[in-house]
Amino acid sequence: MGRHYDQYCPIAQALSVVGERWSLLVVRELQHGPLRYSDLLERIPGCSTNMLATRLRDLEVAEVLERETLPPPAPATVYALTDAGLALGPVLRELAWWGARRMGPPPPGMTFGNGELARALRVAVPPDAVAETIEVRVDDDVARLEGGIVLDGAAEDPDAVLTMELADFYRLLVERDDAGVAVEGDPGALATFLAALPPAHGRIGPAPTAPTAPRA
Amino acid sequence: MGRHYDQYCPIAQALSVVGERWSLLVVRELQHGPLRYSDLLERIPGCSTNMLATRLRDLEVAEVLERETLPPPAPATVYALTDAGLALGPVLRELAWWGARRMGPPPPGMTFGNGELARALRVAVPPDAVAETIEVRVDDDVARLEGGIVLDGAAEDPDAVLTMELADFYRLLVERDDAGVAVEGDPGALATFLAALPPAHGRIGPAPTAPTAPRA
DNA sequence: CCGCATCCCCAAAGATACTG
DNA sequence: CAGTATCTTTGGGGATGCGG
Repeated sequence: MGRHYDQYCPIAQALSVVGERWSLLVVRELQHGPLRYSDLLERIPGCSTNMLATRLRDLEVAEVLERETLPPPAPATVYALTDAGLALGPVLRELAWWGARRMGPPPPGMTFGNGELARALRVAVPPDAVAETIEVRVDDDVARLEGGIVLDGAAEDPDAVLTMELADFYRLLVERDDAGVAVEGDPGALATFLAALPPAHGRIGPAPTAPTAPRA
Repeated sequence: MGRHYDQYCPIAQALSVVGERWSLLVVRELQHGPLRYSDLLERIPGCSTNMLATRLRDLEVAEVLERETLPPPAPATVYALTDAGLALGPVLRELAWWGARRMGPPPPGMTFGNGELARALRVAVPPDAVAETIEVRVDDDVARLEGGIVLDGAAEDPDAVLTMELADFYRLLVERDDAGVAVEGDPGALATFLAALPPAHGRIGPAPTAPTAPRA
């Protein structure tokens, strides 16, 4: 199990469970659905096999996640979040928000693709914050807010479609600057989207040393 | 500086700054105002002197906090959060909330005192969530919500006074169970208070091994 | 005393190889 | 594929020292 802090404090309690290196990155990945061991390994670069195995065991004991063995046809074991693990969503959201405000804009060549947009949106906008159906397009990636949640892929009959490039996406989220965002359909959708985001915004901390881009 | 994760991800970015052991506990303590080195040491039990010095240096480089030297009369150096450090408030709030939902009720003998109630309320209820003036009394500790923020001590002319014991305080926050809470003044104040808390509640995770109580 | 710096030890982290 | 075993390296933790 994780290191303990000798304090009767909920923050110390939380950190003793998910405060160790790699733990929250594992939870981050599983936030979008169950994954296998090898999937996790390749989605968490720099994490060694024994570290992942250790963290998975600790998090399972803490009932943050659970192992599931898929039925006989393809007998694979996957890791899925429990209710306690899913409840870390708001923590990841605030942490991502704070980190994003310290990061500079994405490096010039970088683009979204392969569901990265959906994963980014899922940690950026809280569940049930947007009632309308809004399709978002960044580079070649498409996602949608529908029924209060974020889904990968295009919408059937969206109320609005927001189209932008990755750099515009960053400025929209961090700086609340909607220049560069093209809106089709309901003109109020952009305001609705912005209202769903946390109120605090703008850069904080030192000027970025290595520019990075929003993800997962 | 903190360990790095080789990822262009805001969560990884945040964790590389405040993800190491003790870091967030230092930020937690400074949330309530500047403190000296020795004050921090005694408020963070288990943290060794060199660890605290190292973390303070790292967090200063990261511009999460800054050293301030008080004027000549009493030339002491204190540590204060920067804007970036204060922006960690929501992170601490969600983390505390998640930890509190995993903790059992406070052990029988435990009581609040010496401003612990104010510190607990400050991380429990977001700023500007309550417009009224509500005085809260737990055991012998008194705090108040006034002008949207939490202050230590009794209120001048409160709209309502909520009185309870520590165990009731825990059940009110975590279980949303207002039994045991005495309300004087505006009867709607309790509902106002509850509405200011995050929506998610109820226990998560394994049954508590060592019961703990909310703090700071 | 306050605010660290230094030294040493050990437990975790990290890299790699290997196995059911 | 899903880990375990083994080895090396690094950082956390305790004790102590030392200047202001």
